[in-house]
Amino acid sequence: MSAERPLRSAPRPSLRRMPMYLRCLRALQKTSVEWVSCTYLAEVLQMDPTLVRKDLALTGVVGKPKVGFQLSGLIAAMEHFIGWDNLEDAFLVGVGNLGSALLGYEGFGQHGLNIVAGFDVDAAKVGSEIQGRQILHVDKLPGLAQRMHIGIGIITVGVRAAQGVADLMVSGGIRAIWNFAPMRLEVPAGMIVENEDLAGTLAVLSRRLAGLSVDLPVVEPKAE
Amino acid sequence: MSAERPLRSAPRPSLRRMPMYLRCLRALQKTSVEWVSCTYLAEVLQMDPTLVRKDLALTGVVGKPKVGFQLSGLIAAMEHFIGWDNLEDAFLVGVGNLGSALLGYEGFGQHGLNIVAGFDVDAAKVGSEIQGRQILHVDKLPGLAQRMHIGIGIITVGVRAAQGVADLMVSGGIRAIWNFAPMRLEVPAGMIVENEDLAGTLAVLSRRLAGLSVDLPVVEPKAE
DNA sequence: TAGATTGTTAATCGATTAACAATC
DNA sequence: TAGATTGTTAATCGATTAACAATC
Repeated sequence: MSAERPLRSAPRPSLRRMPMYLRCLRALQKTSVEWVSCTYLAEVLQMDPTLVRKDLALTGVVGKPKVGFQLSGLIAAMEHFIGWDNLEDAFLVGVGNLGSALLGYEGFGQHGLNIVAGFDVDAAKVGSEIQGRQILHVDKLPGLAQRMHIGIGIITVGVRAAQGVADLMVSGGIRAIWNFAPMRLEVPAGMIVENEDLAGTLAVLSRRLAGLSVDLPVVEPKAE
Repeated sequence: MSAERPLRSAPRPSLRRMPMYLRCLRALQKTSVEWVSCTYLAEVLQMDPTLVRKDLALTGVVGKPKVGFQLSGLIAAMEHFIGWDNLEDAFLVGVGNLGSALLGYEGFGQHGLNIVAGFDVDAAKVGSEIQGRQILHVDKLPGLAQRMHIGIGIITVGVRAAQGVADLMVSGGIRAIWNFAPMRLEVPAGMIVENEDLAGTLAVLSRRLAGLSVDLPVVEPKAE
């Protein structure tokens, strides 16, 4: 256990970058490397080293000049900083293409997430197992969520159904919603909602491909 | 055709918000409304009206004080601004859970994207049809991409295979990559790469749920 | 007209980058 | 030691918000 500095509030951009760092660090851990520097991470991730240093500092770890950071301590601090040091149970609603894909993703355990069950209204799906998870009727969600103390709801239904599903989640005591439906949900104050907007990324890509200008986050010319 | 102002370079955050606006506008269009104001959009999307106005101004449209913007003109301008006024052909590589989900998504036509075929190395998939798209062996990608002038490559393989797939896309003359593999791709200067990082969003959600502080983009208290 | 909304300029806020002293 | 890297403060950059005149 190394020395710590007081934890600061987390800027959202920094927080969004944490999983990238974590992935690199975990990969390094398999190679029996014990120390890692910001310089190294910056190079691998094509980033400014100062920015990496600032981000790591947020987790409270202290490094050694010339050496870097102890890998295991840094990983632990980062997992704790993100809130991934404990698995959180989740319900997923909408077992279509995208919902099934998320249900089947093996890596969520590494990301603090445990999807317990899937929900749908489609009679052909209800009662079956998809990706090894039971699929239940959404009607059952509020009661089960209450009883099982589910913290996270994942919405992968279409725009039409999304608000209704969110309401069910709220009534089930779910406190955080990961929303893949392309719309803003109306939820009571205190609810946590994070929207995943694939179209936003696609818009940036499309405009750049069309040859139109986009303010880029400094594409370093990688001097030779 | 309405008056235009000179188009400016697009700030990335603004560009990412455009699809949201567009979705609202298209929904309105079905209701035979003809005019829309920034005030209205801001309310529906839970945003600051000034920010909406700034964003819309980027597209070059001019509104009428007290009335707002003509819906059809605004939609056309926004589609053009994003680069969605023409469909771009795409190849998708990695027909696993996520890849299949994307292949099956019907809405990409609304987002300027036409996924022409899927690719994989799995003999069980190659030669079959998934979500109505032919699945071919990745070996065929460079040649086909060249011949068909494919502009966009979508990478939905794992981290291990992603760089190799990117290399194939580059050699096939593909100019833009939408990358779902959680890693930074090494590509020649001039290539367009946009990374989709689901884990980033999940990190923000997890930290907030853990009761730790996050700098939020102004959660307006919604005064009563 | 009155008033809502646009368009624009200025102020604020926050994130990134640069500079540099401290240190192992 | 010398030099790479950390930690921190200052400068820059860019996005958002506020203020307000113009206008239909």
